[in-house]
Amino acid sequence: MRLEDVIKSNRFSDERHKASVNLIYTAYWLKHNFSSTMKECGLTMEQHNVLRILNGSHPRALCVKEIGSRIIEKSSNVPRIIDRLVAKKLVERVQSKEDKRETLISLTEKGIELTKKARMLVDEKTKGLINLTIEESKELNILLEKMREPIGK
Amino acid sequence: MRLEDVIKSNRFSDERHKASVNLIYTAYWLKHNFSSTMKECGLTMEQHNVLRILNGSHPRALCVKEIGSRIIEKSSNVPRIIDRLVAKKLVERVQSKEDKRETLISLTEKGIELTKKARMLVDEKTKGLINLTIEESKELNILLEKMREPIGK
DNA sequence: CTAAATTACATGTACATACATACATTTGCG
DNA sequence: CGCAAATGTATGTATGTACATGTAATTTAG
Repeated sequence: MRLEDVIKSNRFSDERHKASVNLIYTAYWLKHNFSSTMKECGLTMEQHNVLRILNGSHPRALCVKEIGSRIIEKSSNVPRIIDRLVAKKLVERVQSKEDKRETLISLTEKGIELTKKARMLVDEKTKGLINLTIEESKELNILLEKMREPIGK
Repeated sequence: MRLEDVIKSNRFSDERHKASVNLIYTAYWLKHNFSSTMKECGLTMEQHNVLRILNGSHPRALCVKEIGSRIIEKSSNVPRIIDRLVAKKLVERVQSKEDKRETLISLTEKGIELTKKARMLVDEKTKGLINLTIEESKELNILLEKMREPIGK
């Protein structure tokens, strides 16, 4: 669906303005698609993100701060996402002995299994969803990185 | 900030995968920047979106469904965003006479003034934020539109 | 070594999304 | 016409974001 059809307007100040709206919409579209895939596992995107991060460091447990620092959309409320994963028995929480302020989080067996399943579903979905060649993806990555560079650097 | 530094990982399956993560992060970055600008007006992004849409059709009032259909991130809960705008006396709600199921929403004087102010702030912000030339923005728009096209069309 | 500052985490509130459901009004079909 | 289906809106619940605050443990400064 073209952007103009989505928001029923084509009054953009310029291509730069259109690009930012287009970008926000495309991210929404991506997240929407992956969210529904995640639901097959009973997970939200954010819960899956935390599981994915824990899986990456498995079997080493991570403290809440470390998990937060690896999350894409920062400043989210990691303790409460963990609450929900604990409730589902997908992760375990123990107080660190070295630093009693920290809580160490690690995957349970159940968590490891579910993460595997989710990973497979995400990989399948990605293939069928994103209509870009590798070359185009590279171009996109370059443009996105440049876009975020401070102006007048 | 490079993507790898943001999420402290560079384990992507391929450029396509990296592009989707990069895209979600860039949209987050954009929204984060514009949210803080909006806060100077005491508005959230979503409240501003609704005001902007109403402003576009002013002085014609719009029903809730029409507003919802023009919002970028669909299926959001328009009635409750309107609740907050009504509470701030930025918009008015009246039941439609033609179809009593509809409620017609229109800007108040206060709403019109605030929308003008917000518009100015957003335009300023856009200039200082997005480090792309018009030509690059065009390329980006083309890639984003292609990305969302159904595969095997 | 102790007091103050910092850190890590948890929690509270306002606002938003996603989804299901409820309710009144309108429409369409027999 | 009369009633079932569709429509437009509102509301409830679970989850998430943003931000402020609270609390305990640790680090640092004097």
